[in-house]
Amino acid sequence: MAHAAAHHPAVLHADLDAFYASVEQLLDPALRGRPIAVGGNERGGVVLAASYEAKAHGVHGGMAGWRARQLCPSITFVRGHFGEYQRLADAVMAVLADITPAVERISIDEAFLDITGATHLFGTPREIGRRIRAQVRHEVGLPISIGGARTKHLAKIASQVAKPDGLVVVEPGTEQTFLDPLPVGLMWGVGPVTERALTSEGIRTIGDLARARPKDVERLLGHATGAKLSALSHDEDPRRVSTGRVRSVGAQSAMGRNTPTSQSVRSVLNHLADRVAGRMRAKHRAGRTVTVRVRFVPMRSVTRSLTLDAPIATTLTLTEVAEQLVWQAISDQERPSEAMPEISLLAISVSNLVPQHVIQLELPLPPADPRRPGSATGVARWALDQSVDAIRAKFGTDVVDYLPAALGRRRGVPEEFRELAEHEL
DNA sequence: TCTGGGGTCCTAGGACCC
DNA sequence: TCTGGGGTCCTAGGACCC
Repeated sequence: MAHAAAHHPAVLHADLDAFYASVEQLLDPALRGRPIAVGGNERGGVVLAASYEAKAHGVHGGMAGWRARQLCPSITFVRGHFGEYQRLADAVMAVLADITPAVERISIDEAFLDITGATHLFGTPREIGRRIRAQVRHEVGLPISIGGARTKHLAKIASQVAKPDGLVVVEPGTEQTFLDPLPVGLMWGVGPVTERALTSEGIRTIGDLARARPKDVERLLGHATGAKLSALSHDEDPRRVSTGRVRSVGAQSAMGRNTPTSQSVRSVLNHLADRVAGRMRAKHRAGRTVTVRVRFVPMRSVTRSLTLDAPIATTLTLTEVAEQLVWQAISDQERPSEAMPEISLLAISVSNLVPQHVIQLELPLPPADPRRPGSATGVARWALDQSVDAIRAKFGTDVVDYLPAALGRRRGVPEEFRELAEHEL
């Protein structure tokens, strides 16, 4: 009785158009139809998002503000309304959840839906796509593009082709015809480096890639990337819509240029460790591998990592491990004179995460660490973090702050943006 | 003129185990 | 007489994505 077509796997990819910029134009009608940039300004800073009117001039996210002004003199820079972004994106996700519970949110403004089962209730993928777009437009007021296909990869490409404010469904049986003429750069996993490598071999379209021998592609790009892209070019995508688990938690802080001192390194790491460990505790996770990144002037990054015997989730222990690793990275640097190398960024990330729903005693410190007098035990550290977490839950994040006053001002990015980025998980 | 912040996955060599 | 073979984990670096 069921149609054969109903048994095709069906995936939608829903992607809000120029999300931050569209929200600003929704909130302030005077901005509609005009080139705007969220974040940055004519003197510098980074553009977080550009409206389509600005994109038409070549402006895009990640671009320096001065460059955006150069390309588009009439551009308007606006400050972000980060709370609104979260609220409106959540409202859109609620529309998606009305269609199916099988929603995989991959960033604040983007999600996959497995609608294989929902077609019985709501009709064909095209009909479901139309329904979602209309509902998001009417209930939230934002433009959204949707791609539909049998696989995630193709659904995502279809939504990119649909932009702005469109719907493209790739009907079963037409996949290769759809893919072949498209540029390889549209494929998931092809960035500037891979695209250059492919172009150097005369491979410009997905069809070119599909016709190339997988062996040759693997030799060009490496085993995993080559095999993956060859398969994707033939519309072979094994990925299922699912809610993936978080594998690492991290935070970073850019610092202009800075000659590191024990105090400055310690206070920045304490701040970062507090963010990371606090989020881990909120998710009931602890982790065994601590990785730090140090970016030297000019723009050369190194990482150092250490895997502990037992997982940790306390701010102080994480700070101490990170501190060791950072000084290790700095002292590894070759330098012509006695001078301390300048650094421009510090980052901490914790991986090898495990669930941690009960109190676990942390092994204090790696043997190499010189224990300071008065250093708290694992239990005391855990208790300290618990009380800080509780106070913050009651009175807000700013009440207890590890951030030294010197770093409190002139931060590169609004604090709200950091919190938003955390929520993109 | 001056480059944000949060993630995932892959590679390659070495250590270590059976 | 001379050098197994597979698997896993760790570390450092890099490409890529939003």
